Amino acid sequence: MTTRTADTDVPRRRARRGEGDRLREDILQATIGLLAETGDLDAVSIRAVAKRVGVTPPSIYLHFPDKQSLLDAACEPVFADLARYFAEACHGVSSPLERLGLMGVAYVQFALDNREPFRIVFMSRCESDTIMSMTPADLEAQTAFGPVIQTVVEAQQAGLLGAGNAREVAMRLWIGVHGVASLLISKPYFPWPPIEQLVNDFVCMVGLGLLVQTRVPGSAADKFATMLADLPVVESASPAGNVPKSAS
Amino acid sequence: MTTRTADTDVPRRRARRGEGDRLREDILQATIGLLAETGDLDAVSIRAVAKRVGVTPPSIYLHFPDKQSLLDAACEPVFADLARYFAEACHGVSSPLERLGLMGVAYVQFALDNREPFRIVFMSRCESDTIMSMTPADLEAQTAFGPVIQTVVEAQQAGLLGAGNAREVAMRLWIGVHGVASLLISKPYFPWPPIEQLVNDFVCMVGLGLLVQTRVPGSAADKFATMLADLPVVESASPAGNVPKSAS
DNA sequence: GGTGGAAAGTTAGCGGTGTTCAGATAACAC
DNA sequence: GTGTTATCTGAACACCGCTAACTTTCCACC
Repeated sequence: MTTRTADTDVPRRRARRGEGDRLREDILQATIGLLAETGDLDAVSIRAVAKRVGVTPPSIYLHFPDKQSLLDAACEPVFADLARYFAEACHGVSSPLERLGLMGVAYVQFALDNREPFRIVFMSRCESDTIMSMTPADLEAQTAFGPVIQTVVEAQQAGLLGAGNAREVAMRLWIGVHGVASLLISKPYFPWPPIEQLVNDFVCMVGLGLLVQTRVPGSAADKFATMLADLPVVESASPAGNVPKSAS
Repeated sequence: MTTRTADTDVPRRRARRGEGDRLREDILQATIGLLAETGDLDAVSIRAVAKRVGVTPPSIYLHFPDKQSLLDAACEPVFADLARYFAEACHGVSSPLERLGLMGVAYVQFALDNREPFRIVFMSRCESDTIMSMTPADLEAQTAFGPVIQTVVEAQQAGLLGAGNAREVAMRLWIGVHGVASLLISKPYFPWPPIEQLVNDFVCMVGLGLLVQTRVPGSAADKFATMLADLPVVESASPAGNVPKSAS
C-alpha cells in the first residue's frame, strides 16, 4: 500500500539495471506526443510530460539537463523527417530546377505538418543552439540542408543555374520558403490567399529570380537594367488579371 | 514610516483623480524599456514591470486585462516606427521598383533594431491577434503594409511591373524579406554570409523574380520555359572557387 | 472644515512553473 | 541473505500570471 503522490494512471515499473535509457526514450516520445496532440508548447510542462510517462518530474532531469534540452531532443527525430519530405517530393523528377521548387513546397508542408517542433527549432530564442552552432560542413552533412545544396550544384552543372556559391544560393532559397512557412504558422488567421496558390506563386517568383540572378551577367543594377530592357513592355494602366499581350 | 513591501526604489506618488491613465503610459514605457534593455522576453514579467514602475503587480491589471495585452500594447508604438523606416528608406528615390527593394532592406533593419517586439508580434503564437485579425482594408490603412501596396501599384502604373493583384504581390515581397528577418533573429549564430550582402542578394533575387513573374506572359511553366530559352546559356563546369566541397 | 464616495493601489494568496537535493527503493552480484 | 548502486521519489525553493478583498488617497459637496 504505497501512497502514490505521482499523479499518473499506470505507475511505471522501475527500469532494470542498465536500462535507464529506456526512460529517456519514453520521455522523448511523451514530449513529441504531447506537442503533436495539444499543438501548444505551453501545455508541455515538465510535470505534464512526467505524468504522461508515469514518473515524477525530477526523473526527467536524470536524462535531460533542462527543459530546453528536452524540447530540442524531442524535435530532432521530427526534423529527421524533413529529409524524407524532400526525397518524396523529388521522386522521379529529373530537372534539378524543378526539384528545388518541389523541395520548397515540401518545406512549407513539413512546417505545417509539424507546427510546434518547427516553432521550437526555428522561431524561438535559443542561446546555444545545437543545430545552428554546427560547422557548415556538419550542417550540410547532418541536416536536410545538404540535399538542397547538392541539387543546386546539379542545376549549375546542368547549365540551368549560373555559377555561384551553391551554399549561398541554397540559403537564399531556404530563406524564401522559410518566410512562407513561418508566417503561415505564426499568422494563421491572416487573410492569406489560398495556401497552395500562395506557395506556388512565391516559389515560382523565387525560382525565376534565381534564374535571372545567376545567369544574367553584371552587377545587380546591370541585371535589372538588362531585364527591364529585354522583357516585353507592359502598358501602364492595365485593368485586371493577366492580360495576354502581343509577345514579340 | 509606512512599511513598503513593494520592492522598488522610489515609491510612486499616487496619481490624482482622472490621471489613472498616466500609470498606463508608465507601464508601457517600462515594458518597452525592459524589452529593449534585456532583449529577453522572459525577463519581462508582470512583477518586473511593476517593480520598474514603482508599483505592485496587481496595479497593472487595472490597465491591461492580461500580460499578452500588455505586450501587444507595448509593441504597437514600436511598430509605428516601421512606417518611418520605410519613409526614410524611400526618401528621394523616384523609381518605385527601387523603392520596393529599399523597403525590403529597411524591414530587415527594423527587425534587427527591434528584435523582441518583432518576435512578439511576428514569431509567437497569438490566438486572437489584434493586428492580424483586422480586415484587409484596415490592415492596409493602419499598418505599414499600405505603403508597400501603394508602391507596387505605382510600379505597375509606371510599366515596371506587370499587372496583377497588387496586394498579393506586396504579400510575396513581404513574405520574402520576412524570411530574412526572422531567420536572422532566431538564428543569429548561424554561419550567415555578411548580413548586408545576404539581404542585398536576397532582395535582388526577389525583385528580379517579381519582374519576370509579372511581365512574362503565360503559366508558371511558360515563364520558366521562356526564360530558360532567352537567357544566355551558361557553361556547365563552373570555375574554381564556387564549387562546394561536399566530399573533399 | 467636515464628510461621503469613488478612483487608485495594496495585501495576501491561489495554482502553476522549472529546478534542486537529500533520501527511499528496487534490481543485481556475490 | 546482504551490500552496492543505478534508479527514482518527496519535499521544497523561487518564481510566474492572475484574482478577490481590502485600504488609502483624492475630490466634490454641504
